[in-house]
Amino acid sequence: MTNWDESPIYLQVKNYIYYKIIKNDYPLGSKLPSIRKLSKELSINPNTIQKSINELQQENLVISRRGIGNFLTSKKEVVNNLKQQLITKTFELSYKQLHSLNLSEEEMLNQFKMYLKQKKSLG
Amino acid sequence: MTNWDESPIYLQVKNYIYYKIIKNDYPLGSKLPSIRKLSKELSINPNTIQKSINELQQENLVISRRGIGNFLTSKKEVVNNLKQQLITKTFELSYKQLHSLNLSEEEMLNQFKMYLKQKKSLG
Amino acid sequence: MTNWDESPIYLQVKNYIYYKIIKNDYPLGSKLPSIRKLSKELSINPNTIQKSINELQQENLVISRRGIGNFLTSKKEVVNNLKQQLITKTFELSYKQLHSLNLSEEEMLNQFKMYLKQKKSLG
Amino acid sequence: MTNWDESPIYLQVKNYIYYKIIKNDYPLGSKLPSIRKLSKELSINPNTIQKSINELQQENLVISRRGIGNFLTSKKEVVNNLKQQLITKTFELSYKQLHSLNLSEEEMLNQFKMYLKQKKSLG
DNA sequence: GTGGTCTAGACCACC
DNA sequence: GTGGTCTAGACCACG
Repeated sequence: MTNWDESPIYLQVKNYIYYKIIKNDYPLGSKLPSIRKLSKELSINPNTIQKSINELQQENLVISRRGIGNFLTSKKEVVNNLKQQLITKTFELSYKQLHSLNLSEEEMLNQFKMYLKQKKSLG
Repeated sequence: MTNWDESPIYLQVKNYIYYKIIKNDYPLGSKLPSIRKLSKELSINPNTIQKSINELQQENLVISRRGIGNFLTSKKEVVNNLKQQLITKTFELSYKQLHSLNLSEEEMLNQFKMYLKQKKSLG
Repeated sequence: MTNWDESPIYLQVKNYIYYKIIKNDYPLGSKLPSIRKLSKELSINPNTIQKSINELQQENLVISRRGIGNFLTSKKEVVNNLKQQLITKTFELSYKQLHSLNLSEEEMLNQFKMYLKQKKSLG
Repeated sequence: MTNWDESPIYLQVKNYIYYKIIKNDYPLGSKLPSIRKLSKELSINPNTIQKSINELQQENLVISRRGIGNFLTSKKEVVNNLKQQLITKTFELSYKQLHSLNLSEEEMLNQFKMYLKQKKSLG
């Protein structure tokens, strides 16, 4: 499970599931692993997983059926937009931060190019 | 004070001060506004301001002289690098997130261009 | 089968049967479809159907004869009152909710008229 | 605290707060009682209260400030629409139920009038 | 003091 | 077996 920052565990779990969905590990409308299973798999308390699932439900990504399981939505659009939404959300934050440092949009782009170049050269 | 996300107030205060330094509102070695003054200016609890200052101190950006006040470091290098450091830190996070979405570096760059373009067109 | 809210499936099944009875799809004293048949018809687990039937039995609407099948009661009064009972039950809940919002009975009526009017105009 | 049905406690708490807001017990932008206080007041576990507040936050009714407290939104529109929304939500459910019983809209209205009349005479 | 997260463990309704 | 709720108690970050 990718642990970007020190964000709360339940958010990390959400990201973990987002990632799985984007990788198509959970096809449209398919059943997700049960909460107890995820709980063991990630060694995280079931309540915490539950909280993550709750939020995914409110985002219309997941449908829960009591006594049966949690299912990925079968609405194509929702899933298809997910990746782009996550990307945009990422840039949104960067933009705000760079903007407040007085960077113009050209400068942002140049700086990003430089960053990637440097990243590459360092390996 | 820019309120990016819902990050803790003491971090927002740090950013506020970073920004002032980069804009050269506080020249090298100059005295920062007193905690009480900042507190009133931003209508934030003095304890919170104090915490921000403490961290800036640990980052060697600010030097506190008991009974006199808080001063911006007079070391040029530290201040000069500040802006670039903040930029890099910003990209660092974006990179990690985009990488976990399986974006190649070319794709990151293209997506960022698209994002900026869209931003521009929307105004 | 109408899926009103996210109420438990066994309640939805009960409503489905109520509806059939009221529409006179199951005449007085007639045999209901077998649990297996209902199960296939609605693609719902037989255990769940069984639970619904059990409750209908306790409400004296349905009589089960072991090895033969489930039958609608042949008592006219019971069936005749069913529709009115369901209506009253519906209003009972609404009334409580609206009452707790401090609506007078006139206001309830007016609000309901408005609601229906709006519903009509929206199609 | 009004206990309509046997809905989960955290929903009952939400309704309790809705009701308080509508009664103007919590003016626009004012501080709500702290979670621990509500917890004692209603003798409900703080975590359960927290869950209620979380949802109110997602509905843009409440703004939480860590270390300070929970505040009613200061957006007039949101609060003003609350009562009407709750009323509409109530009728929405009734309508669906009555509709599935094959009642026309005129019949619904007549039945509601009758219900209220009877209520009055018994009350 | 405040809100927020997490765990452990229990219990329930549902299928 | 499944999801969902609730409690008790702990801990953290924040002001």
